[in-house]
Amino acid sequence: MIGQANSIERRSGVALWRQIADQLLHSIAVGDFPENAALPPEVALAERYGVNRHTIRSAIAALVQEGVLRAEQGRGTFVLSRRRLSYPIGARTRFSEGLQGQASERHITLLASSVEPANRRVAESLGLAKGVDVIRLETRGEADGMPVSRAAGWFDARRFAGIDAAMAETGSITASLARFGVSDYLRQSTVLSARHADAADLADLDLQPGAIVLVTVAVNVTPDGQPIQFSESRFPAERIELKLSAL
Amino acid sequence: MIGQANSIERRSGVALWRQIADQLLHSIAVGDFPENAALPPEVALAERYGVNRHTIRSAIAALVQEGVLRAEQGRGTFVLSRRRLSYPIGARTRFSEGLQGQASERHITLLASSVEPANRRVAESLGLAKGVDVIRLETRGEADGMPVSRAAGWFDARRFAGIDAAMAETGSITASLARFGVSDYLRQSTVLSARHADAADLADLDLQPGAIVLVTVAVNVTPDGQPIQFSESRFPAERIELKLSAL
DNA sequence: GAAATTTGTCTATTGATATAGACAATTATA
DNA sequence: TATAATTGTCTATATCAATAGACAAATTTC
Repeated sequence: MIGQANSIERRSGVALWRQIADQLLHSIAVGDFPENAALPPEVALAERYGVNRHTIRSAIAALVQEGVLRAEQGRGTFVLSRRRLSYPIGARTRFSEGLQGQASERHITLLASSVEPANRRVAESLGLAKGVDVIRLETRGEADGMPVSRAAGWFDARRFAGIDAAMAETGSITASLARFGVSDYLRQSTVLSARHADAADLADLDLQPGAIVLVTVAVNVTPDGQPIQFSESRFPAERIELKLSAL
Repeated sequence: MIGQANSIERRSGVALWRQIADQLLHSIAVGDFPENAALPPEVALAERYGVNRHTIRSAIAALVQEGVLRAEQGRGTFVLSRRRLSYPIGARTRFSEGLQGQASERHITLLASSVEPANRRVAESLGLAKGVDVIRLETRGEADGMPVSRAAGWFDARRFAGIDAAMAETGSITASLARFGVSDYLRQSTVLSARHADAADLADLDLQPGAIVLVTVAVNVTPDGQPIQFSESRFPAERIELKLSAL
């Protein structure tokens, strides 16, 4: 954080306990409260934020629920592991490789697939006519059992017919594309935004209401510039940061 | 958006009217409701979100307050301009150039400057010893009179003594660095995250409580790899998207 | 063992959020 | 001009969020 104002807004449509929970989460992520350290006692936090102790307790309860804190009667409240994974985005963005070294177990699950007519956005990105059939793959990425991404990918249905089966079998976009003669692909463009998690995000990513998701909209192309995949991915901001590298 | 669930969460610590306001904002940004188009009538929206009409009215009132919507009795509620600027991030990220063509007027204001001992993060990034003096520049970027970024930049105080004055005079980081013999610089690394705007963000960026900010932490280096600037920038997610390019 | 510190639970009260219904005011349309 | 559609205002009620205070339960410290 910059100015470290540590202040909160009333009548904002966001409950005080949630604002405080968010700030604590941020303080922890930034390292103000290291792993296993004790948080200041509830009374001290209440004074610092200018709220009632019960409001602090609500914020802490939410973070305990999220698995960020552990409260022990008589001892204090302690910080559990809250390391954010750093997901590299660059010319060769690959899920599993990207998190190598940060999580021992990582995989992608195919949640659903469908064939649908391309909407304007998908069609333009893939260089197809609007309305042409495309295959949509809905996937979730997990690292050490924790959901870290939720993505939708669109592919030309004629060129990549059966990629859904390949994906289900291999659990890898890269491997699936390889079956269709795509030995290599590059990230052509990435546009980034952020918003509140909606109900679908909450369910898919196992988040608590009020969480924030990072959203990337990207196009992958073959080395000779032919677009093969359009995707929209969502990352829980509390678990992932995006590290931009050579692109 | 992906599944387009358009649903909301109760008892989440985020008021329903704010969740709905956020979703409407997103729908508008994505183009579901084009500029000058009429929103569905309040009764229809109430049914669609499964809430009372008064709750919809609260959400709309907030967006009217933010200047996103205009309500006219007897006619309907209409979308005002809600174009998000696209801020390019790449090897040569420069504020003014980046928004060229998207905003006719754009400039950086120096809000404050100070000399302080480098903390661990700044010291490591700049290759200095912890505690060495660094200059901190607090700036705000504006496009067409609207705040679009709020940044803190840190520089080695010995090498760049007086850069605060240069910044105040030129209104440009690039021009200021040029005075110290830095004719060119590159973006070495960028780490990206998102969080709720805190009180300082709300004031600096003229945001409404509950808004989301994109946060970039970056290091700029000279062409031969010498780090010269460490920075942390915040962008209002409702006004800016980040477009990642060759980095 | 006693005291101090800290989290856990309970009751009560106030203000913000959300629902429900009715009707007024304005605009567009038949 | 009448009717329908839409936003604006008002009252009433229920639930959630936040404050306030008191005391219990567990742990650490002296």
